[in-house]
This record gives sequence, C-alpha cells and structure tokens, in this order.
Amino acid sequence: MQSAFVDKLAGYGPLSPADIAFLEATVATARDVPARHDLIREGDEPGPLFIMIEGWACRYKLLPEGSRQITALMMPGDCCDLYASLLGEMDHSIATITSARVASVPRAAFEAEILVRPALLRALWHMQLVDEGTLRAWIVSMGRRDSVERVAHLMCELYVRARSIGLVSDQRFELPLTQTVLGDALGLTPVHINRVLRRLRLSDVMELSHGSLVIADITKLAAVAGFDDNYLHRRLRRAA
Amino acid sequence: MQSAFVDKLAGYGPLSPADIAFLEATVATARDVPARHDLIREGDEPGPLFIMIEGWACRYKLLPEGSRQITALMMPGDCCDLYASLLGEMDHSIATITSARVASVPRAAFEAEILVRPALLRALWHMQLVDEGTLRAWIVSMGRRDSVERVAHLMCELYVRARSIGLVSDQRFELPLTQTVLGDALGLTPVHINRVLRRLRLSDVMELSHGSLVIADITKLAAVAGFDDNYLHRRLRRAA
DNA sequence: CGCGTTTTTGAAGCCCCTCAAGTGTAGTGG
DNA sequence: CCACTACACTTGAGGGGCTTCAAAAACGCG
Repeated sequence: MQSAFVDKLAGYGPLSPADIAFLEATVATARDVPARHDLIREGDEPGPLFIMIEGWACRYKLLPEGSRQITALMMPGDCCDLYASLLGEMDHSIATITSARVASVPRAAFEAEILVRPALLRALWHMQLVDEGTLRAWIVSMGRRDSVERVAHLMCELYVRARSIGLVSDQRFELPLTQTVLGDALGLTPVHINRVLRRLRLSDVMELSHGSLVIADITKLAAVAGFDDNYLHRRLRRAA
Repeated sequence: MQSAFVDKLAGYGPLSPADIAFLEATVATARDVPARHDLIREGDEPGPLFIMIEGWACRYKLLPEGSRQITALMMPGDCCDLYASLLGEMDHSIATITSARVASVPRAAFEAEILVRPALLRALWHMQLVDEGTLRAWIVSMGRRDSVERVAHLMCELYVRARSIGLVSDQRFELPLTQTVLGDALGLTPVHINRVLRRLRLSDVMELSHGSLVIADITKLAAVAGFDDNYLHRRLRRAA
C-alpha cells in the first residue's frame, strides 16, 4: 500500500515508477509528533518540508489579543510550502491537532530533485493551485455564509478530501476536531459551533460526535452549504 | 520608466537585462478594458495570463443567492494564475473594477519561456507565495477582526502594496473602490462600510473620499488594524 | 441639466458573542 | 475502586455588532 501523499500526487498527474520510488523513499523518513505540537512558528526561518502521513494538523495565525485563526486543515497526504525558503520567514505557524506521523524533508535536496522530475513538478504545482483554491473558498465562507452554512461547507470539503484519500467508508469518517478547533477554523466561538452541530443533527443532516462524522444525507448537506466542488477539482458525486 | 510588473518582479529577485527585456516585450501587448468587465469567468477554461498594467481588478466568486465575495484585489503589477492551465476550469472569476490596461499573455509561450529563465521562475514563485500569504491574512481578518479592524487592515495592506509600486505620495493614494466593492471584499454590507469609514474619519485616522485615501496617522491605523506586515514581506515602516 | 450611481443616515431586528454554570468523559494516582 | 483533575461538551440568558429595509442627499457623467 502506498502512502496517501503518493496517491494524492499521482492523482494530479501521471508519475513514473522512478518518481514514485523517490517519493516513497522521501516519505519513509516520517517521525511521530504528539498532539498540539508546533511544527514551525510564525517568524521562524522556513525549515524542512512537512508531509502529513497520519493524523491532522493546521496552519494558523495568532492575533495580539490571543485569539487564533486557522487558515488550513491538513490531513494525511497534505504537504506544505514548497519553495517557502524564498521567503525570509514564516508568516504563519503550523501545528499538529492530533498525534501524527510527519515526514520532515530537507528542503534543498527535495527542491533540487523535482527540477529533474518534471512530472513531479507539475503534480506538486497542481496541488499548490488546489490549495490556493481552497483558501479562496474559505474566504467566501467567512465572508458570505452564516454559521450553519459555514459548518456544512467545511464538512463537505473535508468529506471530499477524506474520501479522495480513502478515509471515508459508509458515509462516515474519523474527524478528530474539537469544537474549539472548528471554531478557530470558521471564525466562530466553540459555544456557537455546538449549537450549529445540534441543529444539523436535529435536522438529520449529519452528526459529529466522539471524533467521528456521520453524514446522514450528503445531498442535503451540500444544499445547506451551497457547496460547489469545483475548487477542489474533485467531484462530490462521482460522474454517473 | 519600467512597468510596475517588471519593478515588482525585480523586487523579488535579481533579473538579468535579458529577463527584463523579455518581460517588457510581454507587457507591451496590453489592451484597454472598460470598468466592471469580466476578464474570465468561473467555469471557463483557463485562458491567457493577465497582467495588470493600469487600473484595478479583483478575483471574486458569486454565491447562489447572488451575493459576491471578492477574494483578492489586484493593482498594477499584479498578475494571475501562473500554470492555472493545469486545472481544467477556473474556480473563480476575474473582473476589472475601474477601466484598466491589461496585458493578455499566451499561456503556453510564457510558461515555456520561464523554464529557461530560472531567475524569472524564482521571482514568479516568490510572488505566488506572497499572494498566498495575502489570502491567509484575509481569512484571519474575516474570522477574527471586527469591521473597523477589518477595514483598517485592508487599508494598511493596500497602502503597503501601493507604496511598493510607487503609487503613494504624501501619505495618500488613489483608491477608486466603491463602498460596495469594499463590502464585497470584507464580507460586510455597503451600509456598514459607510459607518466604519465615518468612524475612522472622525477619529482622525484616515479618510477615504472621492476615490482617494488620505492616511492621517499610519501608526494609529496600523494599531487599530493589528497590522503585521510580515505576510507581504514588505515593511510598513522602512528600516531606520 | 437630468439621471443613475454612490454615499449617507435612521430604525428595527437577528445572528452570534459573552458570561456563566453544569454535565460528561478520559486519564491519574491514592 | 474511587477521588481528583483537566478538558470537552452542553445549555441558558442577555447584549452588541452587523444586517435589513427605507429614503434622502450628493456626486458624476452624458
């Protein structure tokens, strides 16, 4: 079985066996990281490239008064900041949410290698563009969707992403995010997240409890969210 | 005098005279576009690369009910979507705000050319990373800043960006954005934008009127915004 | 000069926040 | 086995920020 990262990249463009072997070797360097552990902090020099093997992480920024805004949720297969070394310092932090396995890839070696692997470069660039589209979709949610729509929209996104790496079975998947984390991601308070989840549960749309999301009605969920899957470049419903 | 685009890229890394000549030739193909004109729409196949020469534009997404969320404001020197052709279709639209001069660069030729101009590739990548940091900063604003902070923060960002392309003189610059456009960018109603601008005016922080922003007190403005310029990788105050 | 757009202001209401308290759950050590 | 702790979840009450609706004033362009 290949790692989620290799699967994901292969989905963005055909890779040669040599490319895949190189990636597998890269990913084999993974180490365990405890939950709630900063991998890198805002202001630090860009360090190694992180690739999520197992578990969840997030990018975030802290505000002066102490509140936190998460700008991206990372699940297995996600990686970060190709070529970030061009920038002098990190403009955000990255931390694990759950305990995780993370590959730390020396930046220089990796960046040199992909220059001689054009298919890999294309796949990585493709991934970068999808991530950027995801950032835009988050801005739209924060700006123009109310709390119920916003939660529903995030769940749709996570559902599609989780499914694409084989984490969904029977319309359910592990989603070990506390209501505080969801609040930090969506710009809401944990208290309000709780009320929104209750409403979605009572209207038989979805239920999130004990770290597991069960989607009762994906069509209704997508309708509530006003979810359009085009930005992920993966379909919510597979073509008929 | 060079174009803002060339200036901007040169700021991200040293370019050879040949690189600069190539860019100037590319930019020379600019054409005039009227205000409020879509350059490309969500769902379209990625077309040419757009480079802003003069005037303002924005990326935006439309929601089912008809509201609009702007995800990026583009000023002279900004360009969009290098390698977007990897994606099958656009996940957002791009439109002019004012009348503008826009260079439309054939994608294939440009992408081929930068492969043999490594310095240019690096500069473009750097620009891409800064744009991504800007998206993250917008998410933070939408999630965790109230309306006054949010307006102040956007003004700080636009001030730094405008200054870096030489548009600011005497703490003022042309900012031809209607209150409706600002609302669409910040996730607020035009009515509320109006009240926020009044408050900022009455507290002698800044005044936006007749398409021109006058910053009365940049220090106070940055304090109100909780503005940290690190994501733009340009300083609000130049080093002493 | 006239008309459409933008700006401005008021009044009422709702969504989400803040504050507060209580329940449930998992892990720790007596 | 049961306190004890820490943390997440849940629920209620009250308040404030922003929205909605409405209309008038100012601006800008033909």
